[in-house]
Amino acid sequence: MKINFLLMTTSEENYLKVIYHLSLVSPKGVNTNAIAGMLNTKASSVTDMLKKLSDKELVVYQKYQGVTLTSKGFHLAKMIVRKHRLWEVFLVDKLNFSWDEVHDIAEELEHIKSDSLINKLDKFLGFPDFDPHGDPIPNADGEIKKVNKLLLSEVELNKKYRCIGMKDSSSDFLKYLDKQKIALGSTFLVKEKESFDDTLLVEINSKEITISNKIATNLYVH
Amino acid sequence: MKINFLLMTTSEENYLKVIYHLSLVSPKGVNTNAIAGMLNTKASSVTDMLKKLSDKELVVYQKYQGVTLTSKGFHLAKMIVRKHRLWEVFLVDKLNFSWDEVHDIAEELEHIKSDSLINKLDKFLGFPDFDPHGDPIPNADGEIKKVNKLLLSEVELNKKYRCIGMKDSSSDFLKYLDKQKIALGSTFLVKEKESFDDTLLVEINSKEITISNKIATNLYVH
DNA sequence: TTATATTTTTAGACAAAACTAAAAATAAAT
DNA sequence: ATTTATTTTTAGTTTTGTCTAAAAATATAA
Repeated sequence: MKINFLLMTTSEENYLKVIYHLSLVSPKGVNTNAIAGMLNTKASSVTDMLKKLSDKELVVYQKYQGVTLTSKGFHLAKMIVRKHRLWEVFLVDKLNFSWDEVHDIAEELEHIKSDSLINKLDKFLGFPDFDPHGDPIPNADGEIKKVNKLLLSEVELNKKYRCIGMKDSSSDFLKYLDKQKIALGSTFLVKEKESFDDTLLVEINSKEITISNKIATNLYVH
Repeated sequence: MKINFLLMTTSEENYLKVIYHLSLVSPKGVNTNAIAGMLNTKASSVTDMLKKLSDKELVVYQKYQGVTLTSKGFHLAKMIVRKHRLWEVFLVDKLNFSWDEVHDIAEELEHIKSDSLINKLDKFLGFPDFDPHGDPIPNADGEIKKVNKLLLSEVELNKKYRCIGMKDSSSDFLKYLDKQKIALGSTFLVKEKESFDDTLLVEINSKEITISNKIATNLYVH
């Protein structure tokens, strides 16, 4: 898809991105208050911005009816998400940041305006399909590779899964994973599930360990 | 030097950087109009900003007397230059941009706020001392490695020099260099200088070629 | 040195993006 | 079906960084 030249401000891009994320959950229309909540701003500010985005034909907006993205807005939003996630890969893979440190920096980097920059970065990183949190990275055309992203707590017994991301990225959780030698790419095989407290007996690195339900509901596998 | 926490806007940073560059040429004080010229803005806007930077104690400013950087402002300006030049190295060395494409992108990247980002980037790039144009990169403490940066047209005969940068970075000039297999790091040995038109007979890559004065005044060597 | 030109500053205005407070529309509850 | 509560929008300010036009200061030249 070819987008006619649009000069977007950082603020406009942030609104667009938030509307994108929220519309994945509520595709019928995103509420003003929900947007305000995500952006730590006031509903009145959101209303103002929705009018502006509507003038640019990036969203469909009618008073009191919530907003949806136009195809133009949808594509643009995916390009911002693409940039965010590629920069996260760069920060983790190349600069040795850990997952929980990269979000805020990527939040700034995602607004750098240069298609050739982001496409060269993509190539430099080896065209990754997923970011360090396991979220999919849209390609240059906006296509997204879907994966059955499951929580470890939801998987079938005696089947192999690979760790593709984590829901929580607090430093406590990261420390725990480090201690257990669990990392992105680790292979899991769930041997038993304790029906009482949902504790799992898991084979990982050819060693058996028990994993609590709390941990299992924070690990994405595939 | 420890700088007390200062939230700088992109605009403030751009002014600071321009004042830095101009004060290297006119250390007695930088004119309002000179700053306006560099930033494509109006003198009145510059006056406004100088008051703001003065309130933050980043510049010494007195009406009609031009402006100089305080040590705080000087250090901050060098940190911006540091970021700009490190990003340029990244773009050229890692993403395969050519020298003439990187300036505008680095102009955006230099405003990303994260000390750990820039220091990890520095490490990732191998702590380079110079950017792709041959300009020195201040280290994390603001120290700058000086080099006798000479033009090829000014060097002594029969001494070895290494190409460390180019003054011009038009695509025509780059194409010429490419054809002659001249690149950053190439070794020069000037064997003869034609006194009539200052054409040089140069040994490069163990081949002898003649280089016009126009070319020689656009190549920095060391 | 006085007149002229240039530079710089002030004053007032504007656009973007936020805010507060009050009004209007919609949704929920009795 | 009203009343009450919630959500959303309007109206009017604020801040940042810019602008224009006019005034003031400095520099240049006759």
